[in-house]
Amino acid sequence: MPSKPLPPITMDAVYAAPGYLFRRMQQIAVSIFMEECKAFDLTPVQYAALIAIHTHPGIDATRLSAVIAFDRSTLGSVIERLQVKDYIERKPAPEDKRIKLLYLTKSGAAILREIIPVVERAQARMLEPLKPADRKVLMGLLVQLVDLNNEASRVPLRAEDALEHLGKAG
Amino acid sequence: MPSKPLPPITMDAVYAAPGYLFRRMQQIAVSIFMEECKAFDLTPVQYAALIAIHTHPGIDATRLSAVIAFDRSTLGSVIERLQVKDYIERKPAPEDKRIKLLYLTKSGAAILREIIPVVERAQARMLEPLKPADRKVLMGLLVQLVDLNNEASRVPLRAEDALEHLGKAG
DNA sequence: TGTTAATTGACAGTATACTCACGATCTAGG
DNA sequence: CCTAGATCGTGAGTATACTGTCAATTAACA
Repeated sequence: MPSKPLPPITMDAVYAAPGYLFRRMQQIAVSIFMEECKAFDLTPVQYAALIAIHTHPGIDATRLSAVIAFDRSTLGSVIERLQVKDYIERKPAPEDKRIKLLYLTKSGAAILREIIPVVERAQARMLEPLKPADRKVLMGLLVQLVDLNNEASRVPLRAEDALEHLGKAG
Repeated sequence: MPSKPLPPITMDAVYAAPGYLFRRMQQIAVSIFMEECKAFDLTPVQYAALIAIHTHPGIDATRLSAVIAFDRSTLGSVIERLQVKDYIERKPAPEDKRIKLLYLTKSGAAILREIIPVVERAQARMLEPLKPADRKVLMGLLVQLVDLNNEASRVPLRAEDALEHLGKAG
């Protein structure tokens, strides 16, 4: 019989774990984003997708998923919701029948212009409780950590993929 | 007509945003957790719930949600899955017919004992790319930020709620 | 060229994570 | 005591976030 008792376990096994803190901070970040942007019917993911499509007009869904590091399957429904809201449109690619090219509509460009300053305020609010110097330190370390751990995620960021839809010579 | 063009927007509006980095880091953390723990059929959320139930035997679902800062509705299905796996059991509270008290089963205690060192390795892996000193700085700032932003989240952490199920005198 | 391999978007399935709402139950106030 | 309000678990509805798989299409290669 394994009668050896459990080692002393406290909630610190959860509260002090990096994974828990990242989850918690993500919850808080989404909450602040949604609160600031409640006048706009737009989620953080949808916002990132709009930015990426604006920055890379004519990108396809697979490359978009690489550029913002979202799962390809998830992105399908995100794109559909953005299309229903008339913020983006999908056009079939003439040279590849599998691909649908993504473009911002006028509505999409307009909402983006309006929401950007609001989002910036939300982003600032997330770090507001820290001293300005600490904010810089935290962001610096996070950028490093996310970059160095890029390959560890299921959907690594591939920012360079974004350029492939612009006539590739190679 | 609003013919004013969009201000210059680059992907840095996404990549450098705290919210995006938190989301990305959370994705990475879950990925590493699941990879390390693939021998155990347990998610990060289920793990945290098991720890909390072990630490607070006889807690009810609502208080559990406050202790680990998970949404009450979400927790319902988490609890059900843990029950199906026979890691926890629910007993009706004699003095309050609304409440169901949560307890670890022997299976639950066993899996917890086995998985804890594996989870610790996963947690270490998340920070591994950073220098040891930087890991401490990052965790310190994160703990601060999560704590100071606690009220900003939809489901604030209420660690003290955990004690209420132990005969309250007030 | 013709078969194989890879890619694209789509779908099903699972698991968080939140919203609002509902019935059952308990508690407080009059 | 008995009603008003709070609380408990639960369910529906939406949105990520991942796992697979699939058909259609394209690319690579023998």
